[in-house]
Amino acid sequence: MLDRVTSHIGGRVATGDRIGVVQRLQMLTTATLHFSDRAAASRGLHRSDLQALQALVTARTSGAGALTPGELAQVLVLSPSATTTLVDRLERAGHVERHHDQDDRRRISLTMTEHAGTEARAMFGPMAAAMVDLLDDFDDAEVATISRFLASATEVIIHAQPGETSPGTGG
Amino acid sequence: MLDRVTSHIGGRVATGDRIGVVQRLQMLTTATLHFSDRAAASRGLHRSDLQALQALVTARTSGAGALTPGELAQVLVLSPSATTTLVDRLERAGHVERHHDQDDRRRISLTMTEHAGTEARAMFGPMAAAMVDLLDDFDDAEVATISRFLASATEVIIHAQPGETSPGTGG
DNA sequence: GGAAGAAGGTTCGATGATCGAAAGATTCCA
DNA sequence: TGGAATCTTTCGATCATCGAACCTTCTTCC
Repeated sequence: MLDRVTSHIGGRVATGDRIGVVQRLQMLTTATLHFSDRAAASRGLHRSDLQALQALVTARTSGAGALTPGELAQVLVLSPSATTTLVDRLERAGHVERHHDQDDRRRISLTMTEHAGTEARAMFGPMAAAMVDLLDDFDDAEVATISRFLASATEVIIHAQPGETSPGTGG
Repeated sequence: MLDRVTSHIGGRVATGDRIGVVQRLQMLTTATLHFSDRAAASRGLHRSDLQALQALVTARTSGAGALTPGELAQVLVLSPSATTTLVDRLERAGHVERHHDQDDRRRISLTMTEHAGTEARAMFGPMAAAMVDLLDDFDDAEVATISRFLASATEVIIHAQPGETSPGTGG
């Protein structure tokens, strides 16, 4: 993308460096996508399976506790039926367990097994370690800058609406 | 140098901020993935279609010129047969054209249509603009830092091997 | 207390992206 | 010229995903 949009974006002039950042971001995303596929394939899983495990880990880490299939479907932007199939798969592989909620027996709470945790750590640990390692080349101020950028960029992407002409992009 | 001990990842010592960067990176990737899906869906395309168009644009921009189906398959990590189906789809949608290579008539060169370029710009332009916009909050030195980080991180992810247990990563 | 409605998950049939193997077409090398 | 190599496509099969209908459980209201 961004073939030659270089000059005017959003009515203001952007320097090449800033365009470069967007391109690098794109490359990073592509690389991450491929890494996920490799990681999943190395364990006989699918991309969605990995995303699901990630969502479960995130939910647990962030204190939200166990997810239900419905919540998982929302996070993954997946249909309820597809989510059932996915959970079946993960359960069969021993990564996840279904437990009936005691308060509301319609609900199912999904809990990760130890096995899944071990696998996840094996898959992503080395990469995370390498990532932390490379951050040694940056001082604290720089790390803070990077962190701030990543947070902002995530916000932008979450709220970005594809297909709409953005105000100021002026065609 | 490594006095700031906070937690261990893959047997390595890291400060909390650095762990946070890895997490933010993960969130960014997830957000980007969802954005891609939204963008694709808004145009009746699939994720792979979008990746393919992206690859074609990148190839053209980087001076590599037109790709062949085989090269595209390599970039997308897709089987040759799946790539044929994908190119069929894109051709049918008017995004891509097949041209026989004049030098080697076994080869097919894939060229994007004007239509595809317009669509791509409509899909990603606003997001790219917003991204450039947010970079206005960073001075040139900071942008350089971010750029350097993204480049390094991409390298790390490209070469990361999932599934290996880090054998005394201690280094 | 009982019935109607709402909410959460699962099952079923259909669609279609992807794969592996083999075939078709073209080029390179001896 | 003949055979191996390369590039792409076709064919049959697999499986993730979807939408709609269904079952169970909870909530509301009379």
